[in-house]
Amino acid sequence: MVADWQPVRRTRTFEDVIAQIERRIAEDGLKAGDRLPAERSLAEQLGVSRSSVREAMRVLETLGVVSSQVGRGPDAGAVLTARPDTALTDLLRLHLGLASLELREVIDTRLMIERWAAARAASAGSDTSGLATALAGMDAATSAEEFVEHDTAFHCALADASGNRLIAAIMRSLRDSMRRYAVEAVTRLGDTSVLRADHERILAAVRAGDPDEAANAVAEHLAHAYPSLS
Amino acid sequence: MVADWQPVRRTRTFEDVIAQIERRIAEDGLKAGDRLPAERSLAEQLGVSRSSVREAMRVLETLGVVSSQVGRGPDAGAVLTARPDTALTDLLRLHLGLASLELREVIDTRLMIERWAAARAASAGSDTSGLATALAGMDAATSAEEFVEHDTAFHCALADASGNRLIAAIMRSLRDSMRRYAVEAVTRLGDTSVLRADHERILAAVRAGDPDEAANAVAEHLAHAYPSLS
DNA sequence: ACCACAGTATGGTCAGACCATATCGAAGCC
DNA sequence: GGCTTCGATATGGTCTGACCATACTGTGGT
Repeated sequence: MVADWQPVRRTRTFEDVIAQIERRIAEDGLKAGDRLPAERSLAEQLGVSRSSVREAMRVLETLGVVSSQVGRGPDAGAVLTARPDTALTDLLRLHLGLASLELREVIDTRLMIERWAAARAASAGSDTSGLATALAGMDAATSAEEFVEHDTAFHCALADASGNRLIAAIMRSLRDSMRRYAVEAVTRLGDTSVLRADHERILAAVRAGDPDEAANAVAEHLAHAYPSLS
Repeated sequence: MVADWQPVRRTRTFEDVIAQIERRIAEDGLKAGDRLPAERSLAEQLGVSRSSVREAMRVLETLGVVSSQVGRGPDAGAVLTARPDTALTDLLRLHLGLASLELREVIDTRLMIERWAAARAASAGSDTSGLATALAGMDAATSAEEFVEHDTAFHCALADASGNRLIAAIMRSLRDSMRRYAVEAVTRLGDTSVLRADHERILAAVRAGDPDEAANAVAEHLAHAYPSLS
């Protein structure tokens, strides 16, 4: 018995690579749009194999930090991006599939976010053109899928109007990962006129700059859409 | 000119592998704790190279869906997990570093979540022992770092008490990614007695089952901790 | 019953090859 | 001069096969 060895979570090579890249981002002040060195040259610089660099890239890509293009030229290679929402979407979708999260929890979260976003959008007097466009799209929809498409756009536009990109990203991910259930809900409901009235009420409240009314309108809207969970 | 080729987002091999694994999880009803086939045998089954399987594994690991152990035996290999929060933490940390998210947005989000969680915990009459423990830890703390450690535990316990695991996971990630700023804030503040009073007020409101008071107490607490952002 | 040790399945890493793609650049043509 | 054409080249994507470190498994000896 040497000692009580701490379970020294050994660090794998690709984790080092991630840390190095992260450090370089911080030190060099890199931002979205900037290019990273090519995989082969990164591997050489860091003294590791290309496989390890690639695994690091997969992780960063998964987290929405880089995006890889093949080919040659200024746009090729690994480019820094800023897409937190795609990562969040994958994460929620997988964990809903794994049943490590329940639909109820996702919808509760959505209600919380959407009340906040609506109130914030109303008090900020944000641009409402995106909301109106989505509303028109819903009117023109000829199927539940199409309706949900524009419904999603409406709610994401609401989140965008709040001016908080993190909230908007979470909203987008919640909607994307719930798309299947949303289509089911609309199909079950059949008549979408009550939803249309809700949307108009939300839009009117935001335009009027009435945060409380906007939040309440959103809450009642979600209760209409998912009656079984209220 | 053949036609106006749609940019057929080609699917990479490792993405197929992810989809296959995801399908298997859904079809076989796999859940956290179950084992996935070994990398080599997965590669053979799917007719791809081990590299591609490994890249898929890195992605799934990043999303908190699997965890890999070396060695041999029942616990070795890729095991399904359910850790959405580690993935969220990495995501927020990287995007804060990339400046694709501003601290202001993170703190606003935290305020939204924490108000909701406090209100929910109060109305649900949840267990408050975790909160009390964290409070005692803060009293015993001898450094800003240690104080923040228990402060984080307090706020995470509050989120846990809300009963929503997604909210709790987001809360944990927000706190982890903000740790640096929290230590700065406490150091700048110097005296933590006002924070202690806030915490006790929150705890009392939750115990009394008063959602509105709990939410207000949390809001004022955050205003005290980050006066520059209110 | 216990212990020591070889066997083996696992993930981790590496080197090197080849492919598909997209740009760049020079040569040739008008 | 401006245009097209086509080869050179740099990039990510994939595969193969090897070797290492780790940790359990089973066997054989005590």
